[in-house]
Amino acid sequence: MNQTADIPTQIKDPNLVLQRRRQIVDASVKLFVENGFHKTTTRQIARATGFSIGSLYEYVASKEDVLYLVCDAIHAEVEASVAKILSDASQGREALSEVIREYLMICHRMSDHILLMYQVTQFLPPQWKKKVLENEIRITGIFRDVLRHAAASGDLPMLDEKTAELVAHNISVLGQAWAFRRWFYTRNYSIEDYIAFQTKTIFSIFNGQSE
Amino acid sequence: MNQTADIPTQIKDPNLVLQRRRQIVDASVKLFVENGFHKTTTRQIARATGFSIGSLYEYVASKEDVLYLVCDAIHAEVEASVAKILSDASQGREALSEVIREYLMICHRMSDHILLMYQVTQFLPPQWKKKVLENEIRITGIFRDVLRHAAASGDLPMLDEKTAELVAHNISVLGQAWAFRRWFYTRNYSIEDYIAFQTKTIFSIFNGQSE
DNA sequence: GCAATCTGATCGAGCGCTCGGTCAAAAAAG
DNA sequence: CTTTTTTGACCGAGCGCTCGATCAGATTGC
Repeated sequence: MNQTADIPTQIKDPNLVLQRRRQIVDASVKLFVENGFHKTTTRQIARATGFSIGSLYEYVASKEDVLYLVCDAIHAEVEASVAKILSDASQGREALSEVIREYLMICHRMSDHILLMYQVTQFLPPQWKKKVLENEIRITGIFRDVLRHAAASGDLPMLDEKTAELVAHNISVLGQAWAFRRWFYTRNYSIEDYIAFQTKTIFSIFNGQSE
Repeated sequence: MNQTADIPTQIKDPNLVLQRRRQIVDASVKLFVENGFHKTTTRQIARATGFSIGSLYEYVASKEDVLYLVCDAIHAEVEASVAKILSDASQGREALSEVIREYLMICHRMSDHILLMYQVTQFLPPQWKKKVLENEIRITGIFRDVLRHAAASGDLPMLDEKTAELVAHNISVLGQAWAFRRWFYTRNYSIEDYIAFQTKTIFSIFNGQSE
């Protein structure tokens, strides 16, 4: 699950690696959100983390490694949050609206991070970029599964596979849109307004479905 | 309208400036789309444009200037396309579905450019960044107006202002999503599939409205 | 012949990353 | 228990290089 293991290190003690990398990620997220990836220097990262440039490179082989650690951590947090919803969720219609609500709340809470992810994915080496995109698909897949289950339990009309997948993507995208367009939305709407509207929009897809 | 005038140059002949900058933009768009803004060097830009690094800096004071010229050009193209739709469009329901279709086709045709704009806005100096965001709002405003007109002509249920604006944003966002998630969508869907689905989604919002 | 335009060698700040070295603490030896 | 040796986390000056930007001189066109 956690990709951290893929990144080589000079340090022998695995627990220390985990702890230090957590420090690195915490410091870097903050710096990247504030100044962007390119304007952040490795020295800044080291300083903010609380050790020297040399030590930084004991735990990481390149600046891109840091970027990947950051992306991985953000995804892990989003996914953990979404997974938590699922374990608590009810069945059928209820489950869907709860998942939508909680997902949009996550996007609200983590809008800085979501924005960062989008700005930054392009700078990852190809194989890691691929993993980030796979994470994206996996989260969308969760929504698709909720739709499937609700349909299977007869609580919502069955959508064909392809349509269900598009609905799932719409949920993902409209959550991220709250982060992208925060500068506009927050002038006119609360997150509750937004949740109410998008929930209604998603459910209205089902209304015309049985015709 | 065209912001080109804002950017200082050493060259006396304004027509030459226009022509050369067009060359610069054409070459740069290609390079930026392929390699991104940061990985593209000023030397590459000069070479691709067909003159020396020195000459480039006769027409432009910085690399950021090039970026702004590029954004401005893309912006102009999108705007021209959207404006063209409006002049051709019918009334009421028809107008809405036509506008959705054409807008999504623009997003399809210009997906590289839309992706580029999003990746690159963050590197613009604040006042130019602001202009890009204003443009974003203006395009969304066009959709809102189409919704208003359709409602006024009685062909669609009236939405309150705030809801109409959210619907308009959804159209904008879902168009851009086709560009962002092209890597996934194109594996499973044609742009026609996508248009059909999103059109249905938007219209279904109106179905539950009169209740 | 003089402006206007173009050229490309040259500059130098800034950055990612390296590598020889230090030192505290653990392990081994006596 | 004391001394010696080994270990490995931590350090930071500095290397190598990139790349945006400059400018003095060459070329062109009127």
